[in-house]
Amino acid sequence: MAGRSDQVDSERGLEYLLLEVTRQMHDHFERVSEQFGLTPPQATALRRMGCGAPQRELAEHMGCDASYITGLVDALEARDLVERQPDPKDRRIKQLVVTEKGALMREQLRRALLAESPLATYLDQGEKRNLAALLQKLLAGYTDSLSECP
Amino acid sequence: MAGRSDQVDSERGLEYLLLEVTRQMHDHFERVSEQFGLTPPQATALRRMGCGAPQRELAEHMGCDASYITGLVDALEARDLVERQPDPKDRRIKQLVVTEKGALMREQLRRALLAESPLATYLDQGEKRNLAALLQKLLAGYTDSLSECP
DNA sequence: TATTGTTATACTCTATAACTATA
DNA sequence: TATAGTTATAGAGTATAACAATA
Repeated sequence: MAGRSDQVDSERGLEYLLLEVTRQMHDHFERVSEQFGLTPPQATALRRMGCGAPQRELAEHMGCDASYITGLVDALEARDLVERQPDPKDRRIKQLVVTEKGALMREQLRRALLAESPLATYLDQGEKRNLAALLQKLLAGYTDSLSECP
Repeated sequence: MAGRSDQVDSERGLEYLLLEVTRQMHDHFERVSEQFGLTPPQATALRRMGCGAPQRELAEHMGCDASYITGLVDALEARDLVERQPDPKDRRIKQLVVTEKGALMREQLRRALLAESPLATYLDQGEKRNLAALLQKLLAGYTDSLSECP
């Protein structure tokens, strides 16, 4: 391993740290998803699914192609976590609705992600608040919301 | 998703923010890698390559299987960015050495990652220092360095 | 016998293009 | 004609297992 790594580390700095945290969070997310029998994109879809949003909207929200959503929703639907419902106004559209079972799993998933996160282990409350504020700034223009439930 | 989204968002909090930053950084890394004609794992490998580390060590460092390294190094070697050199002490081992061309690209890559990062755009110096300190704590036990150059 | 690297193979994630039903 | 969703297909990322050479 090492050899004058302090010098190298300080050069790499923040961008390097963020990349590493990125990897660690990705692995964390993968592990937890797996505990629920979900692939990471399936878990992401479940987490982002609203009540009655068209698939198209989920695709935009997840930043992927609409064709990919088809398979994702197929898998979620096969496990009764999500349903496709017709839109009465436009018969091309299929509205995505989380089932009761899906909503339950989503909540358990949320808790597991929180509880087992490296965050919980290594930072105290004040530090977490600081970090949250900085990340929020970083994400500036990002818009979160999918169609929300009534 | 759950109506009354201010409540939901604040519950999601930090874990959610980190996941989003994770995605954004991942996209950023992908874009920049592409500018250099590298796939993200190729870029990661180049960034993590030292002077004379066995492939096995890179595999551990990248958290992937050794068999995957073969193809990665093939691609990098085909572009004269990296060389496989025999280890005089153990003829099973191939030492990975970054070429001059590879070192140059790695430095340019580093600069591009820094310059075009969302970090540069949205945070000032003090905020970056804060963020770095928090992330460092988060990464606690993580060990960074591969064999460094002499 | 254990270890380094390679090959063959397969699975997941994802996009592009062509298609259908509807608007 | 344009849009929502589907299907077929292909490519990138990655692991597992079997293997060769060396230790």
